[in-house]
Amino acid sequence: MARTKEFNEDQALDKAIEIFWHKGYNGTSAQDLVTHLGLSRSSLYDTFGDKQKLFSKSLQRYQQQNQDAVKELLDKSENVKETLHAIFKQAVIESLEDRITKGCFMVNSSVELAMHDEEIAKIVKSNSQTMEEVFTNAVKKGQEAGHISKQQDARVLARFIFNNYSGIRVLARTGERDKQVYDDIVKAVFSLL
Amino acid sequence: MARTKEFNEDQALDKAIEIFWHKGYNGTSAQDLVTHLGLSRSSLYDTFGDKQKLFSKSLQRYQQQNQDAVKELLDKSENVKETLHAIFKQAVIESLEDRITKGCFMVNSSVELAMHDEEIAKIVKSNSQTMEEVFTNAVKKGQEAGHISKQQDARVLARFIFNNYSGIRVLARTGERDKQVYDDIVKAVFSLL
DNA sequence: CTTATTCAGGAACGATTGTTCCGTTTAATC
DNA sequence: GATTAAACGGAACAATCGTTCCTGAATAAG
Repeated sequence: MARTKEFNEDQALDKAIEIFWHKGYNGTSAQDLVTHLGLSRSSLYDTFGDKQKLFSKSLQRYQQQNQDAVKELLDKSENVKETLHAIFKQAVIESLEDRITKGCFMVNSSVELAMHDEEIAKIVKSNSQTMEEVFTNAVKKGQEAGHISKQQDARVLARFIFNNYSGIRVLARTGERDKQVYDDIVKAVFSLL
Repeated sequence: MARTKEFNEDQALDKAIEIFWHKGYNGTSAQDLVTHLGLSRSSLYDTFGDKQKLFSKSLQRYQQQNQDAVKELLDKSENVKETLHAIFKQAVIESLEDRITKGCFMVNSSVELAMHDEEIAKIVKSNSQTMEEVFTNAVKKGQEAGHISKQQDARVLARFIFNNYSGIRVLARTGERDKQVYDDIVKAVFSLL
């Protein structure tokens, strides 16, 4: 039999997420990956194929991690509006804490690659659709519980929420460090719910 | 005396905007620029310095063009809310018409470069600040005229509007072609004004 | 111990990157 | 017509790109 793998594939993927998230696809070189993942060139290519496949796997892993977290929070929640508010507050905190202002890996990848890479486009689209469903169900739940206004259709509000979430992540990527700017946006968004 | 320039520098810049907008900074090669601008390598470098300077100039030109257009529309407007609505509708139309889904050059550049290039970061920041002022003044005007709700502070609404504008441009970049998605967002946004 | 497989390290690949430089042509001024 | 400067095409640059391949060491199971 053969020698066992010395590195954990998922841990390596997490490190790939970090650097792709920070530098983008085109901005990350093969050398960057070797250095940051701590594997040799050969192991890297043997394990993940090529750069594009590694990127794709990284983005998919990121998507799943995030979706699972948000979905679980909203499923468990007894007051969806408060939970959504908490999710936004968390995004704001991350945007301000993050010294290297990474924004959102999914948003960054959409902007950089979605129109040039079909596989990435698929991931992005699947993410949007799933998030829209998650938010729509959450809003419905909140409306039935009387926590969220019924003046707007649940799907309308879900798309609206998702749009502002994207916007905030772009804002973070621009390096905005004034908490008041984020707070104002969140305030306006939740005044509608 | 010397030979006169055979190409128009601003026209060349407009073509540079096109290709940088479409492919991004890292995605655009020197050869792409030569081919698309129609100048020789030497003329290109003699005129614009290097790739980074050309990009910077392109982005600044784009910024000025857009800001001037929006500012003029809002300054002339007698019903700011309607004008803002028209601006959003236009963004939606462009997002759907645009077969190569370019999104917004400023948003794209923010996400790709703002954190890695100080000069681009400056341009992005200046754009955000100017747009915030333009929108704030517009909202104030609308509030005084009774067209826009006074329930929220003008600056809060301005930041909110700008955030949704960014979000929509990201959505366009992801290739979303369902008009209803855009319309829902716009509907929600303007129900707050 | 042998065998099989995976690791690391690094040399090397061709292709492409951004950039520079040279020689020639073109045209506007004197 | 001589001079001057700009634009041109294209060769050439070193550097870096993503990727492949080879070697040798490491470690598991038979």
